Amino acid sequence: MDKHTPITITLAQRDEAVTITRWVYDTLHNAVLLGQIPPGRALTIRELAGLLEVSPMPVREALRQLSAEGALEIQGNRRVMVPRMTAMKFNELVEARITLESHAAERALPYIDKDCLQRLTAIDAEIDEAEANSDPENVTRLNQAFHRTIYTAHPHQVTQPLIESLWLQLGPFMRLSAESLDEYYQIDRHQEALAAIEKHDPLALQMAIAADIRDGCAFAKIPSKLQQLLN
Amino acid sequence: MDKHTPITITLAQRDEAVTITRWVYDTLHNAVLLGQIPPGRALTIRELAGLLEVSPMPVREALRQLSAEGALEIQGNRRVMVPRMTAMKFNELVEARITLESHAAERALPYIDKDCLQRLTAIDAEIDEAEANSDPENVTRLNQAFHRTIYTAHPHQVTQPLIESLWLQLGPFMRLSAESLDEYYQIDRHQEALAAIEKHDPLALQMAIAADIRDGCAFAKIPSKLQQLLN
DNA sequence: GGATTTAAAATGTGATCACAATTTTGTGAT
DNA sequence: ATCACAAAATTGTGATCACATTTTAAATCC
Repeated sequence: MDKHTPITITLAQRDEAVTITRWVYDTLHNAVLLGQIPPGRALTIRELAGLLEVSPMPVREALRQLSAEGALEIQGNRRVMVPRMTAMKFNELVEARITLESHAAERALPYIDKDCLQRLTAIDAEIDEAEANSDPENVTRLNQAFHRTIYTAHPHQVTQPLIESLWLQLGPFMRLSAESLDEYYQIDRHQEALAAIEKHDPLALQMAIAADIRDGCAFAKIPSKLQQLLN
Repeated sequence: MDKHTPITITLAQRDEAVTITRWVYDTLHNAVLLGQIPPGRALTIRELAGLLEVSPMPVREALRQLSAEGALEIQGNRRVMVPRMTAMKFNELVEARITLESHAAERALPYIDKDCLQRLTAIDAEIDEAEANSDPENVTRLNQAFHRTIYTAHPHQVTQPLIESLWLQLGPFMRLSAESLDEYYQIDRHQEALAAIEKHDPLALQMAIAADIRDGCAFAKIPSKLQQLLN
């Protein structure tokens, strides 16, 4: 899988009045999150430039940014790829998510007002709809929006970029989660979170967030899924 | 302070067989960490290129990487600077450090062997020496090395890049800490940490790390220092 | 004098090019 | 077939250039 594996990337919407570099970044960011680029697959500047029909320069910049964010990895001698996963690393990423996101949720709780709560409820409804339609990509996207809305309620938030980095590192492997979610009864952790917010109960909110993250990554406990993770 | 404030950057050691981009990155990374670039000061590619006597290209790449790491901030319309600090943000950064580094320390503890412990003791001795010599820059550097040595003992570490990002964001303001450290009696938190490691006591280690971070940032509680922070 | 407009200088973005280092391919021997 | 090795193609790095946008300055007006 070092080369020649064809990759298909869904192009981000080309907003006018935005730099090409930014557009390339958004496109690749999404591709990584959706697992459209196989881990270990060598990425070259010129190949991506051709694929996206832009000059190599914006690709170069986007690749460096994504590498700094942990979405990509620069091999020993300047070759870039989506990092390969290991069982240990996956576990560490999940534990880091729980710690960091519990912290972010607790800090943000005092700032979640009625309006914010209403937006959260709306997102949760959309998630239910996407789940009913078996639309895993939107479930993932909306789930992230749910969490992001909570954390960024804090006006002096500093952990969101770190959390996004963890999401990026887990992203390529979460499609395995989406495939097996419905196979298991899942308690609605978002409802628990919303209830905790209404009661202004920091501990209950942390517990709900932690449980939600654990549920979302539970697929890694299934041997067959774990194997796919590492392939 | 938008422009024309002259800045002096100590150049990193120019290791042969390393890319220019990497050297520029190291140089600017250090400059930010040591507070050599005033927050809010506009940085231009060409100015830095002239200062470091390289072409604009490597500077461009380094700036983008540093921005992705939170060391620099890209203003509304493409102007880059060291982010300005606020009291609230400073507090959030410190709390994030405590949460994340406590977590990292606890995770790493089982992997800290005799050899690692010995290295930690050696670093601690160096810190005492640097403190005796009133060498704040080395105190800062060695203190980071102490923490990094603990966290990276874990072979599947994933939080170190996130921690480094927080260090970078606090870096420009830690010189204010170094100036006022000796004014207050300080309990040696590193000794507490070493003791906790020897006893394999996770909670005690977390407490020592948290206290160490708090002590190091306590200067922000002094009104006059806080004012300097925000200038 | 101080605010507003206008001209000049500087800047980021993106494209193209040269080159050394790396990777891949092609060739021949075992 | 498998491996070793040399030739060819590809790649990342870094430099330079053009241009639209922004910033800075000078000039004008109240």
